[in-house]
Amino acid sequence: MTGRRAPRGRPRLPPEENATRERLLDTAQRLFAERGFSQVTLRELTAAAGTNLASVNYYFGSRDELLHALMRRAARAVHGKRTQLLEEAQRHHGTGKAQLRRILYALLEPAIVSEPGRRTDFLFGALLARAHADGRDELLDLLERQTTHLDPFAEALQRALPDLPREEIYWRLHFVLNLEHAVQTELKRLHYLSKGLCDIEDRRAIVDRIVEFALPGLLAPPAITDRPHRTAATRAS
Amino acid sequence: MTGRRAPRGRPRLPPEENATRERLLDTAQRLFAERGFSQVTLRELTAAAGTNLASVNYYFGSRDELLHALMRRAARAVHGKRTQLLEEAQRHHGTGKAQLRRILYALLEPAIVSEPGRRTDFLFGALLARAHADGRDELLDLLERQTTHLDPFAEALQRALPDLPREEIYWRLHFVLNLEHAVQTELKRLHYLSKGLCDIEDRRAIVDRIVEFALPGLLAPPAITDRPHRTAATRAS
DNA sequence: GTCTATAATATGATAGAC
DNA sequence: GTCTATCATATTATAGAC
Repeated sequence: MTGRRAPRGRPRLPPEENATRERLLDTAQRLFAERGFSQVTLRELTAAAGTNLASVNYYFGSRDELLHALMRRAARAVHGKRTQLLEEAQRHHGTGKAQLRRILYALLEPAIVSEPGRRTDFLFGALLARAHADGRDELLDLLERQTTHLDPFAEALQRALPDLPREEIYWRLHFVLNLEHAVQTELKRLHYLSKGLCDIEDRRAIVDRIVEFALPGLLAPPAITDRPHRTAATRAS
Repeated sequence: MTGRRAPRGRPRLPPEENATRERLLDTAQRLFAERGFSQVTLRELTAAAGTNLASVNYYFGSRDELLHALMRRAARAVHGKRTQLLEEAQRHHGTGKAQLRRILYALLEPAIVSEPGRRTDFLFGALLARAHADGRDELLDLLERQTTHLDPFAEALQRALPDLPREEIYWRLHFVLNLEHAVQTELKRLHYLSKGLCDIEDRRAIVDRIVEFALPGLLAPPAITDRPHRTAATRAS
């Protein structure tokens, strides 16, 4: 009838704004981000969402399809926010370090710090990390192909750093995006290592630190690439 | 009898050097790193190792204890190698950038690039990432408390960067350690983003790039920390 | 649309023969 | 020490009453 591949007896009425459906997505997003995909069963999830066990299958068809829907929704939100912040940054017509800093915040904040209202957005970074380590290769491949929203960032970086070869631009963009995980991962190790000296609770402050750490690496002149690898072995000999 | 908490009928004879036991560890390490803990069943694991289904329980007591033994072994190998490389670096009595570079390689290479012989070491970074996303919180807490091998690195960085407050040393060390994941994670995104321009296969070359990217951030003067957060919102207004 | 009961399946663990 | 057969359990998915 509908032309969809829905098995049978799937939701008939509203497009995306069903309360139960949204509640399932929100709850799943939080639980998956907190504990990993494999650790959350349908029973826990539906209990936490205040629905019944069958609701996930009713609305999404399967646990995996819920996961996919959730990641698509989260990715869309973060990508949209990044794009919007970059456009605002571009309007400054700034140059040099100040402009680079705006680009970095546009890139990093949306996946890390939540807006008032959209309280679950900032979990996207955590979700991505989960997807990686959970071995959801099909899902990851899907997500990692969605690079179009990053193209304007590469362009913006290239404009701010005209002397850098394009390849170098991409690598540095990759490193900056990876530093995003520094807000999610191994923070406890930092806590223990610094004997409590470092405050690991204030996410905004960590974003500030990441940006200041990354800036000099972005601004550095291109590295000489056509040299033999510097390995521990060769250096030690 | 033995005083161990082994349930009953556990291996009697050699301490750590049983061929089957080691084969199980090696195979599990590879499979877990490749696909995540939750994705590998005992049946797959024992089949790949060429043993029978009961062997994991015989040698380790449970699937989880195998995982713990494996992570302990991998952590010990990587931490030992790091310590050894740092000591070699210290013997140079070098200063400035060159010495910093040696410290960075000592930190990054052991978890990323395998030595001839010890072919599974380099998977430790991947294993750590899996542990994170798989929500093995007890295991992670165990691992993240093992920071003593990093103390000499903090000292070495402090000597090379005497003007940096201790807190800043720890944060930058944290960021460098996090960049390690840039060799494991989201490399395919970089591949798609750069339309194949970036070679994501050569791990040694990526370590070189990470080191050159991180160096300027390490060398930068301490950031002014007592300022209000620079958020996208405040900057846009 | 919601919910209960249950089917179908896969897993970790173990007993006991060899 | 190795292996097979099996248990107990937990999971996703679904049929069908309301």
